Amino acid sequence: MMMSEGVEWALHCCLNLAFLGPGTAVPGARLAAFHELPPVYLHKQMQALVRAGIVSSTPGRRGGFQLARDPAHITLMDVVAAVEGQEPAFRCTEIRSQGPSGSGGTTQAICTIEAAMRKAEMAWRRALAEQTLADLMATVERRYPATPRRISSWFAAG
Amino acid sequence: MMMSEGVEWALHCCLNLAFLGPGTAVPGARLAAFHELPPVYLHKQMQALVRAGIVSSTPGRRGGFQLARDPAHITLMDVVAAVEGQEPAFRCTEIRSQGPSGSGGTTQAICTIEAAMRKAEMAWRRALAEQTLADLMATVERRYPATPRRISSWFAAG
DNA sequence: GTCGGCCTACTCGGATAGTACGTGTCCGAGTGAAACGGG
DNA sequence: CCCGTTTCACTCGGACACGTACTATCCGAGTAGGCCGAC
Repeated sequence: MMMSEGVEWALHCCLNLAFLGPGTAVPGARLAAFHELPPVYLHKQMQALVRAGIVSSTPGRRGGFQLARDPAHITLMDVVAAVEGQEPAFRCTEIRSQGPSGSGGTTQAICTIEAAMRKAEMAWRRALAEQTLADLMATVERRYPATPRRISSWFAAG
Repeated sequence: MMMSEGVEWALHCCLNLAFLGPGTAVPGARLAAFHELPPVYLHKQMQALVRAGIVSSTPGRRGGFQLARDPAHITLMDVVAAVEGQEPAFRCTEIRSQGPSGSGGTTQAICTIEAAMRKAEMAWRRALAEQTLADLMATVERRYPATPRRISSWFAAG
């Protein structure tokens, strides 16, 4: 159960876009160069973010990507779901109703194991949904005050 | 980020073994037949459980698998970790230190994104570690009182 | 009848192919800025 | 000098190969029960 590598990239890129503020479209290639990532593959992840409505893309010569909403309204859950998909990690295939032991017609309402796993997964999703990009920005600014300036100046120097 | 199907199988099998109680070794083939699972592949998952010390295997003619400890001391986290592995789902590859923006020599202590993701994953792991096989047994007995008897009688009728 | 040895069937254990998804890549459609020419 | 047109470089968007990990499987090592024969 390994999370896609694109999740990490997408989070970093979203955070960078958040620091740059609205109104500035950053090309995918430049976004990739910032962390020396494969440009085209990062592009793919960006498309997923666009489809999810997290970032907006503007085509054309001075086009690029930028956050579609306020960082305070973008949760980590949004980003993870956009890249990884909406389906839960644990999927119950109802094997308990298979085989000679199966309850056959009288299907039991709830699979206890599924309920337990879902409970844990909900805790994970809630922890992700509680953290927004704005929270991460605040943490970075508190821990490394120089970082936001460095990011914006590097992208501005493009 | 889909969890391996073997996790579901392993959980169901562990719960069945828990209902059967200690002292009775169940062959892997019979354990698979209970839910009509591929016997050899389930066997593979069982080996992972043995390596993790969750179930003990006895070879030989009347051999089989049985729980290695009391169900109250086996958490869902143990089973999931045994099948899926110990590594966290989100792995930080430290891309922030790559590229022209990289802090270079002065590596920043903590990756904020990694910390946020790890926080969520810890919530997930904690929720799994809080639930034991004994808890699941109690839930099943309360919801479906007939199930434990059906399980033990089916396996006894082998 | 009892004991010892042997055999056989059954068990787990690790090493081996097939397949789906994540990884990496490519080229085409669309846009807007800049260059160019005419008035 | 100003305006309209054209060109073109640059952007995103979806369709196309490759590699790794999950899925599925096989056969070998080991054990213990059962059987057979001798005593």
